[in-house]
Amino acid sequence: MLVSSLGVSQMAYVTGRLCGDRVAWSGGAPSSCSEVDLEVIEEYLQEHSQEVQPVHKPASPPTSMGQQMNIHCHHGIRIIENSWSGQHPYEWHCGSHTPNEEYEDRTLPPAWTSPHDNHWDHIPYPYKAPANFDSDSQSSSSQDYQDLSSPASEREGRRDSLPLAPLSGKRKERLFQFLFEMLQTPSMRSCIWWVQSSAGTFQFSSQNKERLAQLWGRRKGNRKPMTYQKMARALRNYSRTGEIQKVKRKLTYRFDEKTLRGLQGDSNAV
DNA sequence: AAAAGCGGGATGCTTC
DNA sequence: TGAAGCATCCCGCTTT
Repeated sequence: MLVSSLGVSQMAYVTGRLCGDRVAWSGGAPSSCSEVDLEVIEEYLQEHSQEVQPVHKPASPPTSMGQQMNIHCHHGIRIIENSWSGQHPYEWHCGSHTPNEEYEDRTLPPAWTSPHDNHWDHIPYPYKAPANFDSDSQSSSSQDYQDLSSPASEREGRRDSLPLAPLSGKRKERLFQFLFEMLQTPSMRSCIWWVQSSAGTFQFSSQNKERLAQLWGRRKGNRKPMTYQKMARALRNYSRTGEIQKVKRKLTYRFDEKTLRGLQGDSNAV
């Protein structure tokens, strides 16, 4: 599907335009920019589906994580190119004046390893988050679920074979990848946001979670509209594999350390 | 009591 | 063609 190959880049661009670059980034729980007009996004995607090409730059040698990050400015727009060698290379358009310092300070690449490269198995463990990563412990109760992870030993067998295994063909984008994208997309903070990014803990907006689910459904090219309920069920399936754990807090989940590491890309090890 | 959220079995789809 | 992995559907239970 072309739409899925377009990825979040254009969507982020559109949503950024829809919400304006003057979204109130107070740093607290996002509540503004709730008008993420899916119809407009879809229109945009359809209009550009024939012209937008992936930002893949095969000429550049891949990093050890199978990805490349190119950050440059274009007409005042900060563009972060994630030329992931997989099927979802994205171009990230952020406002030149990033309103939330989390996105400004963090060098976190909005990237994950290519499913075609079996690099996840080389990810060092345990994971230590970059020092500059945890900048948004907005919730005073974030400590409450600092240690809510299920025993790693229960998942170890599975973790050794994370689903981003080398594949010869194309592989569909997975839900946790999509969510990570959304978490890196400033304009989506009305739908989903980091509770404690260093711990990989994130939360859905009670009001806008359905919007996010709809986006996921469209991204997948579903005929039936996706709902949060269904999306949450898929999230719960991740608890079996350990990729995402449910946090004992409403609408809150947490990326497994290894999953988070893989999503971030091991910038330190490059 | 009602709505929202969660848990899990069953089933369908895609990929290998 | 079958197996495996993953997503989706659906229903009941729990929590707020």
